[in-house]
Amino acid sequence: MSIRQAMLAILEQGPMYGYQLRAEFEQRTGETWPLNIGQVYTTLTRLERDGLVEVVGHGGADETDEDAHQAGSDRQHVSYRATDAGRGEVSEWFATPVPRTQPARDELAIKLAIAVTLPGVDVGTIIQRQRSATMASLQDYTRLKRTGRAARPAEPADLAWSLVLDSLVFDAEAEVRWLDHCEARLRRAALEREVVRRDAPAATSNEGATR
Amino acid sequence: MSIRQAMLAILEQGPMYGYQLRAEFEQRTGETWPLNIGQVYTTLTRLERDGLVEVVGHGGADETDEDAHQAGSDRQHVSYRATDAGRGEVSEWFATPVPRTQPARDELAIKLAIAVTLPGVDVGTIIQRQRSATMASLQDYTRLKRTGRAARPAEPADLAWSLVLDSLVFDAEAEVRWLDHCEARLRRAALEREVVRRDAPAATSNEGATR
DNA sequence: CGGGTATGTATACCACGTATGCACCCGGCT
DNA sequence: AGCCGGGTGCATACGTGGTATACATACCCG
Repeated sequence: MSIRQAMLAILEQGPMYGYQLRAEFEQRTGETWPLNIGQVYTTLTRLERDGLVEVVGHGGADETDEDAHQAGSDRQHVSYRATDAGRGEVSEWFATPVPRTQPARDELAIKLAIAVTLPGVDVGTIIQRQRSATMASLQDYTRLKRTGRAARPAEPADLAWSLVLDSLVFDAEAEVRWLDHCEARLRRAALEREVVRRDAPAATSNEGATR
Repeated sequence: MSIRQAMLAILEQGPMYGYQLRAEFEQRTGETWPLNIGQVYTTLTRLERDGLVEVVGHGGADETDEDAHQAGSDRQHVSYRATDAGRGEVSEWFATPVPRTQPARDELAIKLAIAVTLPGVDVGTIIQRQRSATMASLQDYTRLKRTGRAARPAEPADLAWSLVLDSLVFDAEAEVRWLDHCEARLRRAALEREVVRRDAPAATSNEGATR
């Protein structure tokens, strides 16, 4: 849902056609979230359907010749422009924070949540492998921060990409912290199970029999 | 993509029908990611199409529940069971870490990245509003941790939901940290622009004219 | 007994995301 | 010159995620 808003917001800068729009987006987010060109066009048509953008004309240079130039001998760039309603949407998007009431599905959290409830799954190994992978990504990010064009941001787009990169770092760090936290809690839970089993051997039924 | 895997993994516990599957999923993730029942059935038919699950029969009920209503001989519950291929998929899912090479789109990061490149957008206010909203969510999470059934996890599903809750907390904390970080960087960038403007007033062109 | 609620299945519909094909332009190569 | 590869630009098909809705039965309760 954010691609739609982002494209609309970028259109505030002025009329653009599809390819241009993608380039502007990717310039701000680096290679983090490559935008498929197909989605750009489908999103543009949906935005047009909803009255948030309108076609400004073909041949994005200066003159709009309305009569049918023949058989594509002409440049056929379809440029779009934000309407008033579109600009309203953008300002509202910026005004309201992104809601955490229904957070995006976190595949890792789902995976671990399922894993700890299934018998015969080695959760410790899953956590360790994930931790290694995430640490590797962290290294990639810090290398990018040193060497990429975000290292010394010269123009706003570089600053934007640099902030996105920081976001990835913060997120990965939080993931590592959470993984360690899970490991500790699982170890503690195993210990408590052990104590319970020793104290009241007949009452334990935590293996199998999920209900 | 993770719902499909999660449902398949839950089916490792034994044959289930759609409604049951959703209940099992939501028991592990609390009210975090409510699973629409429609998606359960479409996903099940896709899994069947791909040979990962198979229909085990109608009115199955092989599990002898204590509270079983005995009348259901001709009940039309369509139960599904994981095939060997399905079990292979699950073990592979658990064996490979979730990739960070193409991280999930972060609406907040996209939003800020666009905002800092547009003229006339008050990024400071956006950051402050978002920070307040995220802090409020954090309070909700900690209250849930104290009062909900995840407070003292008795069975594996409670532990899972508790871990998911922790994941939300860690993620929100990282978001707050990143927001503060962004604020600091933007303030610093503004200061540097100020210095540049004072030193070489003619050379500044950071307002407008994005290209 | 009649309606409200919970359980349970199924389908339509739209948005997101990716792959692929088509058309045009330009510039190098032989 | 002709050809060909690559870059640019547009469009469509297809699979998946996600939601709403229709439909049916069981149970409860006044």
